[in-house]
Formats: sequence, structure tokens, C-alpha cells
Amino acid sequence: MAMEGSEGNSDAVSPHPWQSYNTVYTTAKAGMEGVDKEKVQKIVYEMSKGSKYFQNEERKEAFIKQKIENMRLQFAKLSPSDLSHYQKVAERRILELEASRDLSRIWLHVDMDAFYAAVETLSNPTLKGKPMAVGSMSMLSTANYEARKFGVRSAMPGFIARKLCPELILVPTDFKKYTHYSDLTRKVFQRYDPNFIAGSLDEAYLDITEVCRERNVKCEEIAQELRDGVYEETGLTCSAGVAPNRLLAKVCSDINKPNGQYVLPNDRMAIMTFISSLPIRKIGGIGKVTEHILKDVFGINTCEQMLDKGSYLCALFSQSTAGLGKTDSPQVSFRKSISNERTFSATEDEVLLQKKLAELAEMLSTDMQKEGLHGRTLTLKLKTASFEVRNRAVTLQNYINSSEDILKHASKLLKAELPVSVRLIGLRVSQFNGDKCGATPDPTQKTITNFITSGEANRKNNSFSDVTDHDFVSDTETDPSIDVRHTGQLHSRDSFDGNHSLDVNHQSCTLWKNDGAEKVQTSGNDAASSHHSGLTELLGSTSSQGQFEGKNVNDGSNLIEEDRLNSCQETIMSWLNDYKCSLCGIELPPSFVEERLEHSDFHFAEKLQKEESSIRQTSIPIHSQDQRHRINRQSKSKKQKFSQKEGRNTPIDYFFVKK
DNA sequence: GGGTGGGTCCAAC
DNA sequence: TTCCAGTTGGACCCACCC
Repeated sequence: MAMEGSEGNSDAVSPHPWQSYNTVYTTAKAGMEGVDKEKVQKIVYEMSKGSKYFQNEERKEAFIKQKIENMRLQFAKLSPSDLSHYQKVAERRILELEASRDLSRIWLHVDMDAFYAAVETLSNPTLKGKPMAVGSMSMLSTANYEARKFGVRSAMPGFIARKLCPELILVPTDFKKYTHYSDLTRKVFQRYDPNFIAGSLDEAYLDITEVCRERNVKCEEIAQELRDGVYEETGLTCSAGVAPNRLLAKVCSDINKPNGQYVLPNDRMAIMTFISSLPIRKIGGIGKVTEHILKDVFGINTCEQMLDKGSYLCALFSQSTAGLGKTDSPQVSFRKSISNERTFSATEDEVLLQKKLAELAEMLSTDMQKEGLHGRTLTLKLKTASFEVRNRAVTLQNYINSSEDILKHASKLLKAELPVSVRLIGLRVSQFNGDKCGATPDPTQKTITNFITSGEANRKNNSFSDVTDHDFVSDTETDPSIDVRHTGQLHSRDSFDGNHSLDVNHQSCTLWKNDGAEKVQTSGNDAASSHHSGLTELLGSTSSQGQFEGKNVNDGSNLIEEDRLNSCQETIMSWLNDYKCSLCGIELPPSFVEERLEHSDFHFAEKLQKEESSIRQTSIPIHSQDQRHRINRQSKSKKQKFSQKEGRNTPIDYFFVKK
């Protein structure tokens, strides 16, 4: 894209129009150092030129240009006093971060080399030494190093790859195989850090501080030993990076790829030198567009320049833009939406589209039921024959997860768009009832919800929570769509017992089917509960007595049977949550709790309520989804106003580890 | 007019 | 010959409400 001039006459304007056609797969990647970039660009351009996809890319590019232009204008409007203010803000931020710099940990990032391709070669040795890629004519998941020499790489359509390398062998993906080998590698990782964080099937983060200390061994040796172990276990090679935080470790693991390692010492000077010339694109979270903006608007190419120009960034970026603020404090992040989408030959046949929609609804419902999710916002995504993407959403009164409900509402959304020629349909459900567990039948009720935790307990949880944090999602070498599912599988193996949580979720489904949706309207969704601000306060406070006291206040002394049942169920569900989080220090066998839940055991629930206050104080605060939403809103409305005390992260936070 | 919820779109891998 | 994915989080904008 980035065509010169207006659509359609690009060739007339520039003699080498392909030079400005930059897609993700024309950028450098490990193993592509000697590639003739211009030749690749030209072929990709020629293959794409004139297609509907290409035209759409041009539209998108024009939009980005406009965005950059707007930002330039904004930048030009900043007065010297504004700039001086933001300069101070940036300096203060850097000082704060310097003060909190933590170089005491040693992180290792391990990344399998061309993982899918390597696994395929392992099972079919005749592929060895030949250029091959895993994927289809539409899209490649990864390419081996022989293929990369031709400019073939992940995220590239197969038909373009074939043009670049006519002898390229295409192998279809086989995720069972990759999962098997992934599990083998993880057994090795576990020897060094039982709480390692899986980024995706082919990469992981390990805190090797303890193992280095206990064995009095240098981190280089641990990295080598781990890589040897992976090779022995699987026959596959990997690369490793060692650094004081995960972000840097990830950058380091790419340096001596394939089958190599790089260690960045835990030393301030070494780090500053290392990042000074580091291209911003190397940083996880900075993609094509952000790189474009930083370069064009601010002239920022390296991380050092990013630090130097921190004031500009503070002035013009919301601090959360493009995930720039992600630092190294692991946090539990639960899934916020679930979706399915499929591409097919473009059609405007309504019957056919309805059929596709029904299939998607079925798939989505199955996935939701597996995870015990109920949501109330349904989004229909359409990609038209001209690659235009449309999203249409509806927020419902009730939480749904049955295919019938999903289809019913999705059909309405689709009908409103007809007639249209569509090549992709997607369905997405969000606004879950209390995150994964979903215990409250009332969308407005701030009860059983989410955990926002920190510290070591978190790190444990992180290894089995949904790894949706893009900091930890792999490079495009692997297919993230699959990664999500499979990291989910991995989580089941973790110390908190994913099977248990699945059961819990299943239980919450039962609750829902019994009486949830109807009661939303009758018992819970009244003014008293939806405007019960005190309840919200309670929930947000670490010293809170928990939501059940609030509920009791609400109910008063004349607790009717139905409310009592709800209260009981909520209480038990809450404890299931706590058990899952393993924060209460009380080990209730899941079957025991679930049995109580199933029979709505009042005695048990009331006993829990009595113990609530003493235990709750030692547990991690629970934030409701609504409350978190509110917190987000507050942060958002304060963006660019740096007087805020919590000091959200800026791009300059990147290279510091918060304590 | 600030806060909030809903809807749309984009960025990232 | 084949002809550009799938999933998720969140920013941004707008309408509405108090």
C-alpha cells in the first residue's frame, strides 16, 4: 500500500510503485537477512495490484495517512509551554521508573525455530532441506528457513509465496501434532520454572532467577542446558533470550535465531546501550501502523529516540495506545469476548448466508458452553466482497449462549445489512456475566465477578488464564487463532486444575438454565440494586466485607425464599471463584462445593457468609466488571491530562521493570 | 457538560 | 490452477442522562 497519488494511477506517478507497497510480509524476519527485498516487494505488488484486496489496502492506507496528518497538525499546535510541561511529565516519569527499576530477576524467553515447519519436517524427513511452508494457498502460518531465503514468510498468502518460490512445498496445518510437541517442550520448561508463562504453542517465558541461584549457575548455561533439553526431548531446535524482563528477553531471543541465544546482562548501562539502537518495530506491541506514525510524525526510529522524545508521546498519545504501556507486571486477564469467523467465496444469496450464520452460531455456542460463558453483547462481522469490514452489534437484556438465541439475534443484524455480497461472516459475544464463571443473573448487579490480582499469586494464575495479553502472544509465525485454544489446554494442566474450573463453569451454566435469565428482570434488575452505590464501594475496597453483607442489607429481614436461594447460590459461586483463585487459603474440594451449589445448601451458604468477613480481608479484592469498566472510563477521560495520580504507563515505561 | 453505555472500527499477533 | 485468516482487546465516537 502507501501508494503515491490517488487510487488507480499509481503507476503513472511513481516509476517503482512497489517500493511503497509495504505489507507485513515484506518486512525483515529471522532468516530473511539476505533476501532481495526489492524483488520480493515487486512480486508481491504485481500479484496484488488491481485486486479488490489491494484496493481496500489503498483505502486503508489513505485513512492512515489522514490520521498521521491530523496528528501532525495537533503536534504543530502545541505551544512551547505545552511542550515544556510534557517534557517535565516525561522526565518525572523516567525518574520514577528509574527509581523503581528492578534488575533482580532473570527472565528467559524461549522461542521454537519455525515451529510448525520444523514439526512437519520431523514427521516427514523428506522435507528436510527443501523450501516448505505450513498453511494453504490463502495463508501461511510459517515457513522454514530454506523458504525464507526466497522471501516467503508467515502471514503471506500461499499463492504469492509460490510465485516467489515455485518449488515451495505447502503442508496443511495439523494442530494435534504441534500441540503434542508443544507439550513435550513444556515438560522441559517446567524443570526450570514450574510457573512458566506460555506465550503460545511455540514460545514461553521463564523466570530462571531461582534456578540460577540455587544451582549457582550462570544464566547462559541454563539457557544452553534448556535448549539442549528441548532438542533431546523433541528433536527440535529453539532460540533463547535472557534479560531482566520479559519484553527484553523476547527481543533477545530473536537476535541469534535460529538455534541460538543471547544474554543481556542485568546491568543498567548494558540495557541502555542495548536499547539505544533498537528499532522500535522490535518492541512487542509496535506494529506496522504505530511504527509508521512514530516515524512520520515524530521521526522516531529507535528506542533511544523514543526516550528522547517522550514529551511528544506524552502530549499526543493516549498512554494506552497500541498497548504501549504494557510493562512487566503480570496480571490475570480474563477473556472479554469470544468469537468465530469464517471466510468463503463471496455470495449475496440470503439463504446461503443464513446457513453460514447458523453454522457459526452453533460453533460459537459450543465454544461458549465449553467455557461456561454467557454474554449479552452480540456482534456480527461482515467482510464484503470488496474487503470492507462491517461490524453490527446489539446489547441484550439477558445473557445468552445457546445457538438458537445467538442465531435469532444475529439473523436480525444480518437482515438489516442485506442485500450485500459477503466473503466473511463472524460472530462475537462479549459483556460476559461476571467473567469466566458467570454467577450473577443480573447485568447490573455488582457481585460475583473478576479478580484483579498482583504479585506471585498472579504469576501462577497467569499461566493458566487466557493468554490474550498481546504482550505474550507469539509472532505471526504461529496462528494465534489456534494458540488461544491450545494455551487453554495447557492451562488445564496447571496447578489450579483447569478441569475443576471447567466443572465450575458448567455448574454455572446449570444455574443459568434453571432460572437465571428470567430473574434478571424480576428480582435483580431493579433500582435498588442497580443504583446501590454502596455495594459497588464495598466491592472495590480491599478492606471490604464482601458483597454478601451488601446483599443482606438489600434483602432486609424479610428475605423471601427466592431471594434466599439467589443469595445462597451467589455465595457459593463466590466461593467457587475464590477457590479457583486459590486466594482464601481454604481448600474446599470442588466436588464438595459444587454439590452444595447444586442442592442450594442454605446451611452451607450461611456458614460461608459468616466466615466471609474474616477470610475476605486476607483475600484479593474483587472488582465487578461494571466497576472495572468504570475505572477504565475514568482513566480514559483523563487521558492526556497528566495530573492524574495513578500515572498510567507511557511508551517510555517500556524498558523498566516495575517492582 | 461530565459520566456512562452502546456501537464501530482498528491494531496486534 | 489456486488469488489475502482468525481471534481478541480496546480506542474512539456518539447519544443519552442527570
